[in-house]
Amino acid sequence: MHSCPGSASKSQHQAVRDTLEVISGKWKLVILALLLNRPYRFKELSREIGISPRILSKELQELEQHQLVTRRVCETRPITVEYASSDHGRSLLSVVQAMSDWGYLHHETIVGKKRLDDPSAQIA
Amino acid sequence: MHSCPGSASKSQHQAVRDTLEVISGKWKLVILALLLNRPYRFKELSREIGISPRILSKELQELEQHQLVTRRVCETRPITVEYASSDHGRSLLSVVQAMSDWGYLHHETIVGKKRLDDPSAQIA
DNA sequence: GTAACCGGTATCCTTTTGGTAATTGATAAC
DNA sequence: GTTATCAATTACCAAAAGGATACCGGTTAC
Repeated sequence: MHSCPGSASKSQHQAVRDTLEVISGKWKLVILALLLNRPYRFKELSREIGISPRILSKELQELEQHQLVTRRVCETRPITVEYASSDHGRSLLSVVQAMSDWGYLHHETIVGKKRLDDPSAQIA
Repeated sequence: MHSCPGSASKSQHQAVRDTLEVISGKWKLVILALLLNRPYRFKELSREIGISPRILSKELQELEQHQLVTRRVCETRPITVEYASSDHGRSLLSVVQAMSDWGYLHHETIVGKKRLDDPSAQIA
């Protein structure tokens, strides 16, 4: 099931590392998950996921450098900028899908644990 | 294809965030990718992926807290400790699989870009 | 003029992450 | 006694990641 336990998967963990290098961090996959549905404008993204403009700008630049998203300036009033997933970005769909599926299934578990660990959790 | 563009996926990106909260960082998925094949001992993991004992210990503890891996002390001489994926950990197989598949496919692209960005790359 | 919207930067700061090296305690080999 | 292995842990430190806030230049509405 899990590919191969020996030689053919020369180093599966290396492949995972390679992928992580591109989508590392707290935001890239979250942004991509949105852009896989439809294009978003800068402020729209910022509001939707609650990320500061500085970070968002940086993340989008990195996604652009890796050719995962495209940036298009729209000559509207006022000017808006539209970000969209590229074909290359869409090739990450299975990763995003797998992660959101898992997140849905284990939401309770994760949130539950968060509460247990959370020092701000009150024992009324 | 990508679930749903409107209401039913209340917030796919939230699910992605939930998942990221558990498997974030440079190492957790790499470790898990190995443990999905077979159990590993501490030093074995350390050597295989080239990670310092301090970090490895911390990562394994976090994975254990999230019930993704199990820890078993073996009464050998000297004592060894065996880490293995739990059932819950195996539920991340599709995520690991998706990421390693993507990594394989785009290895050249990633490594290529790394070289371009790398300041230590010499222009002889 | 003033205010608001847009995309984005600049500045400052805190937190997290990751790494090295040394050490510990138990056990065994020499 | 010395050295080695194993599984960590500790102390220290550097770098990266992330966040808050203010600000900029351009445009439109009032």
